[in-house]
Amino acid sequence: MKSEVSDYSIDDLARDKTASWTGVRNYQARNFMRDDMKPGDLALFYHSNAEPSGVAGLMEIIGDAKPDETQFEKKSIYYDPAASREKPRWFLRSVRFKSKFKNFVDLAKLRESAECQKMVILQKGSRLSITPLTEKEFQAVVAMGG
DNA sequence: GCCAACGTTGGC
DNA sequence: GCCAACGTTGGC
Repeated sequence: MKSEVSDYSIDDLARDKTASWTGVRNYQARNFMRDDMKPGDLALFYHSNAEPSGVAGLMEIIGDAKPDETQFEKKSIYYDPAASREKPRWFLRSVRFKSKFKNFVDLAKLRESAECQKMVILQKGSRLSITPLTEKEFQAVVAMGG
């Protein structure tokens, strides 16, 4: 799960303990988050557009998918005039801070990892802010993170 | 700041 | 349904 550091970082999550993953406005990313996660799942917290970009830590998915309230808020940058409470278009998950990696796993390290060659996030043109990964890939990243 | 690789919008 | 124009993402 990606977030820009300037927007919300692993340190912010460590401070807040839990957070709502608002602002996902891409259907494919939404579907991954809404349909393919379950409470108790672990997720990698990825810092995008950062120096360097990479995986900063671990978090846990808590609770079911819920409508993202920011889609109804006119003043929000995430406001979607086409969404209604009767028919919400965008969903979110809540997450709980798990750990901050001892060793930040930057993009270069990810690309070097034999186990991670097929990771969705590393594929050319891959831009989704929420992407799945395999158990093997997950374990490899966790190992690199220490 | 550049730009490849998308995704979305809207006229037709 | 097609597709040009436009907007966004995110590595570099």
